[in-house]
Amino acid sequence: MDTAIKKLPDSELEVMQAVWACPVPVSRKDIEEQLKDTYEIAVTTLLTLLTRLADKGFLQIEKAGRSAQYIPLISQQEYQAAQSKRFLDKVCGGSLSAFATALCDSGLTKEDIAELRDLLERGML
Amino acid sequence: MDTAIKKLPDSELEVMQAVWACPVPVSRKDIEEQLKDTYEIAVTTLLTLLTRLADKGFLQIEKAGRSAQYIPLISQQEYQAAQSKRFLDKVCGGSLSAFATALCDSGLTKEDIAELRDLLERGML
DNA sequence: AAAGACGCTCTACAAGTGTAGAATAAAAGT
DNA sequence: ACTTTTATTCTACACTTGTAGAGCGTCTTT
Repeated sequence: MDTAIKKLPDSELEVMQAVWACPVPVSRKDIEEQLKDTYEIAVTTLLTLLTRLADKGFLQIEKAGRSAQYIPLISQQEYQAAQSKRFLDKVCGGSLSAFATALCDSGLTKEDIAELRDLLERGML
Repeated sequence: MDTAIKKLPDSELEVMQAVWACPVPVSRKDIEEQLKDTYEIAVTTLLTLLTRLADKGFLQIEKAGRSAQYIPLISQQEYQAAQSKRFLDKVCGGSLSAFATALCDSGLTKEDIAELRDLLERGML
């Protein structure tokens, strides 16, 4: 369909994660601050990515004079849920057992797995 | 690093999934057979994708006369494990609780979650 | 051995992604 | 008002991805 949440390319996701980490409304400075340890890019690059994210419906650009504010239109939770589904379907072929095996082989410790099981139990309620 | 398993683009993954589904060594015909219900593409397109997969180290092309055989060099399990890790890190920021929430919100039923918990318990051993 | 069928590689091209300089517009300082 | 600073948009370009036709060898069949 058309309302489906698109998968973001790496660099756009990186920026979107930074946006989600800031209290709304978000300024470009906020985003730069968030990114500075993880992802070094030129200011114009960042702005290009923000424009593309807006084109894709991930955020809204509210401009005031020389500056602008960026408002996320899709929540991190929504995105993560959509991508989880996508991952299970496309990468694991919809198989829960393949998925479980993948998780166990992915470098998670026994403790991580135990914690995940626990979290899933709570989330189930 | 350099030995890390790369994330495949959608079309290449589609083909790779078909390769994994066939007994080794795999012929182009086998792959076409596997794909025919899911992914309609021109033969040359398929061959292009196979070449790209070989370039990326995902498979080896063994040619014999006019024909060729395709041998996977990375297993489906390895790929799934690598991508699970990638997903947890990049999409969920390494947070197990975000990951658990995402799974619960992704359309999985209570039963699915219960089954997944069960599978994780077994896999843990 | 010539003709046809078959299978692969080369070439191609549009759209998407990663990256950023040049140009432009607006606010602030003098 | 003029200059400097600052924030954004335009333009640009290389690389990747999705897709497939044209061309070129290689079997097969007369």
